[in-house]
Amino acid sequence: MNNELKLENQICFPLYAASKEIVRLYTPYLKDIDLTYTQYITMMVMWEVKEINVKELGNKLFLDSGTLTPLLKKLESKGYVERNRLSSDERNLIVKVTEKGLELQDMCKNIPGCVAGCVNITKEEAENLYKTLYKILGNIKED
Amino acid sequence: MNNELKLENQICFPLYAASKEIVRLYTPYLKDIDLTYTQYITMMVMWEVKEINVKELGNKLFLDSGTLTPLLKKLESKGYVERNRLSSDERNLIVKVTEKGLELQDMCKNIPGCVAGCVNITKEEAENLYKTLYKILGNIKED
DNA sequence: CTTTAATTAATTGTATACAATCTAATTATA
DNA sequence: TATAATTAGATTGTATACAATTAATTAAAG
Repeated sequence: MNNELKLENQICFPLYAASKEIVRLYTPYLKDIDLTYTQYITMMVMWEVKEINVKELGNKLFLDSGTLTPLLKKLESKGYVERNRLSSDERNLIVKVTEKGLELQDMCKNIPGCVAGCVNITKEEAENLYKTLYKILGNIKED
Repeated sequence: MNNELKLENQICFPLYAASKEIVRLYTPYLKDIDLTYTQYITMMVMWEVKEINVKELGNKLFLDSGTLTPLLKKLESKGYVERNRLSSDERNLIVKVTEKGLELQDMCKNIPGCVAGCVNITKEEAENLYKTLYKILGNIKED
């Protein structure tokens, strides 16, 4: 048996599974405020930058317009963002957080702590995990 | 600004993004043999166990029947697995790898190495990553 | 100044994911 | 043993993801 093709020897599989499981931990908290996980991380960017075009938003979130276009329309329909073309370059769609969108942030402030409480790893493990994951992301992005 | 709600301070986000990016690295290799990533990890289990019911397969893959049922039907239509009810308990659907499914393994043997070559982390980083991710998965599964 | 190239979103098509519900089969229990 | 509870998959509905293509706009080249 080829050991390299055993599921337990893959690094990608626990990454894939852990990612899904942690996203799932967010679900009940996010349901209270009618956000999905992807909508939540999108709002996280919006709280920070207030306004951004789809391209740059996609770079930050590692998502393309195929995912973002319908998602942003949904956030717009909920009143959390506005979508407008940039007059100086009509190709760009500028997403801008609304007052109502900003108010969401306050309702989310306890969520990271709640989820972190469900994931019992040490501070050191978390820091190393963080570093390695960003190293991976950096490697790939340069391609 | 609440620093806990900054995207860059989340542990879940790089996990989510890195998982997707690595899955994306597999895509071109898997396309050659007409498998998706999820189908690939499913076949990985099948190569190991030869035969398993949907419930246990789901436990191994962290996937439920909503995902697995259509996926297994697709693998069946490609001729890589067979699906049959267990006669002693008709609730159980037994998935069994076919000859053709086993032959796939040989065509996949270089894939892990190819993908690993695209992810430039040290052996030590990979080992720590592996441990931490399984620790997270273990924590969550106990709930 | 016009034709071509490049850029940005949107669209289309396929494949997950997962919660919630449903159905059939089996087990437990009164 | 009749019925309730449990279990295993399948189904339904919603929301991603992403490759590939298209459309509209802008920039660049000749």
